Amino acid sequence: MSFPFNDLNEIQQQAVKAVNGPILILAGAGSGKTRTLTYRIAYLIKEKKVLPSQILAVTFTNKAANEMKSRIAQLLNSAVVPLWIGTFHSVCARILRIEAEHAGYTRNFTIYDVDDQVRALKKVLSSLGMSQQQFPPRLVQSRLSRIKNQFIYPEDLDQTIDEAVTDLERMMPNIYRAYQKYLKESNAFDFDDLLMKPLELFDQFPDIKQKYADKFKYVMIDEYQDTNRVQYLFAQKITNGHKNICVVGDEDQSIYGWRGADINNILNFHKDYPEAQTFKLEENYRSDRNILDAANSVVKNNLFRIGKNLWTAKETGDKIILYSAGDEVGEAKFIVEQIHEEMYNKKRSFNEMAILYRTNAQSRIIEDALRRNAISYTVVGGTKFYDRKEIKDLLAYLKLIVNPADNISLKRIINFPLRGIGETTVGKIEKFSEIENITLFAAMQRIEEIASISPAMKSRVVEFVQLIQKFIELRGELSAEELASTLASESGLIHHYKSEYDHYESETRIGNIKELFNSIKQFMDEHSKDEVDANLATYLEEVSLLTDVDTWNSDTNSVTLMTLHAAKGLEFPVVFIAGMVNGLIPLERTMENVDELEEERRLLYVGMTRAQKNLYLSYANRLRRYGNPMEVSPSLFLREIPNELMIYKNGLQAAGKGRKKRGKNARRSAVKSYFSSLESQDTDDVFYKVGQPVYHATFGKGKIVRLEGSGDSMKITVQFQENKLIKKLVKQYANLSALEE
DNA sequence: CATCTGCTGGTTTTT
DNA sequence: CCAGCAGATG
Repeated sequence: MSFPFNDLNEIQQQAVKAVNGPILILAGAGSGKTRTLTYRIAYLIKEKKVLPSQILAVTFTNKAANEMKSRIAQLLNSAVVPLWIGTFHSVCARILRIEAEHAGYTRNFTIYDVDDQVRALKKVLSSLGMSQQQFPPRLVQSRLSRIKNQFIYPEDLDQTIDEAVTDLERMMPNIYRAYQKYLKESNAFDFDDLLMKPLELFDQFPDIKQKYADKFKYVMIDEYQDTNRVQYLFAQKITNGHKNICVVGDEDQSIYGWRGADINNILNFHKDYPEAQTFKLEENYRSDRNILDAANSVVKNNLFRIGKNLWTAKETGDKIILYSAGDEVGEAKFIVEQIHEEMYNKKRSFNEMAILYRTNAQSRIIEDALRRNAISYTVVGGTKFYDRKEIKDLLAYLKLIVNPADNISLKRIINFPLRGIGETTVGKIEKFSEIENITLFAAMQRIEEIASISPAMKSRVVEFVQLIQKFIELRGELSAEELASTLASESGLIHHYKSEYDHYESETRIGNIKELFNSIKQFMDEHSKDEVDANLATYLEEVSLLTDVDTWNSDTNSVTLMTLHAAKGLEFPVVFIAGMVNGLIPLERTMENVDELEEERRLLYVGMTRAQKNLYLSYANRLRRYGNPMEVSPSLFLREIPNELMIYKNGLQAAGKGRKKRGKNARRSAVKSYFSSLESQDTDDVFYKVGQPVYHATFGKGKIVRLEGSGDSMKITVQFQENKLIKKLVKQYANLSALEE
């Protein structure tokens, strides 16, 4: 069978066939980028006879990796294709499992999540004698994470101390150093270490770098617009010999700037590789034309972009529906009604619909409405299965058994279920461990040497140590699943959840624990046949690195609820975007900073382009925040969508009590045209649209090219005709009037 | 050492 | 509005 080039369009084929040298694939939303990447890998193996083991493919989620992997296997007609494919984090973790010793770790290392990181920082801050009021651990964590994502070492930070403005900045190098030391003592890496340590090893041991550079002859990176500095450097170093680096991305979909992603990585690809070939995938196969046009007209307001011409051969399709509700309950009601409509009139099933929002907190009111109307739904993100307390408890036991140096996990379970070993005792043991320079667990093994602890207490500690030791030994004898289930009973966890809760709750919690046994078994079965070691350590690693979407099953017949961020890479026939107000989309604090505002705009663009056939945008004029109601105005991005692509529906009258106070005013705005009702304050804001011709007394005729902010302080950038002047004006003083086109 | 209560303050987005 | 936490009491 020859290679199925017919599945690809002309440019996709070119991109697949261009195998050597640096390649940049600029792929608009829905342009078949995953397909291109998949075929490219299959092509390399099948036609170019590249060994799968010489290929590295980096995706944004594990789900994408798995899908791609099975698709490749299908194309190649083979059961297992041993290429390295996964997220940056999982690929790096895999390298670290192999190279751990060089970094002074063992291969049983634990991966610390944010929660663990914060616990570790609390410990570190208190050892340094720093108060948590002055240095909030959460804040320190996020600062530190940002620093590490930029591949900055404590030593680099030392040089910035002279210019340090805040106490935190001044203390950061010390905190950073002490934190890394603590992690190393715990034989643990945090998320950021996973990316940073391999690079550190590459720099420190050139032959390690060479080993991987030689191994991976072809490297492909998806969602390149969302790579941060460390990931960028990783890709560089590993390909700098052959330069067979193929990156795929879309600057308009860069939405992770806040966690250190640098859009310049993709914007400057040609500076890094002047010889790079570029392929632009501009045909969208996903959305009807109205939706695509609307999304395009939003994102084109961004100044910092390469720019492209995304088009579709699809039909015009339905118009976008924009709905204005009195409050969030009204907005949720509208969504429910439309879901019914889609169901009964268009015969759509629940899993063809998704509700997207900016913040996780928004899901609650929508969930309530769905539940009341017996619409089954799945929330992606929020409280994840692996975040449940009972699961985290059991996982902590398992982590400790795999890695007895794991101080954070040990502290989590040392007194849970309660065994009378309180904070004071733990403090004493911790002290001893610091003096002796050993791990907490090792200190507990030498409990007899600690004079200040009573004999009764010592025996409790000994009992706990024996329990853990027993399971460390059992590891060789029992299967991982058996080990977990025996441990759950013997640690007292099962008994605790049976006796401490009412019947219903204990059923669910124990059910969850059993589900965990199941997931362990499943992991072992799945990986017994491939090249990844199936053991408890790799299982725990996988669990730590799961993303929200990874655990989401798109086949279940339920409506999907998730954040705009989580929706990246997905598509649905019907998409709702809720909360289209200033303060949420864009988020309040982003309104002052152009870069951040543009990222919000891209986020909306990502959301809109998820829709294939129908797109609903909705907002409430009044939100509840911290329990108090507050008036909000419609998102400034709504102004950027041409009116002829939308149908405006107003639900103010239906919203009921809340609006009555405004009486006449509310009723009046309810019948107003779409234009004026966009403004809650009854101003003439609506005429301020990009592209709108205007007249100014001094400068004459011009066109609006850009809008920032809202209300009277809105900044309006106008390009004037006469002298080509571009002026930024503040609305309240600008005194502009509208002209006909 | 365990548990209860009253207070504060926090909302992005995630590997 | 509520979760998480410090501080008092059993």
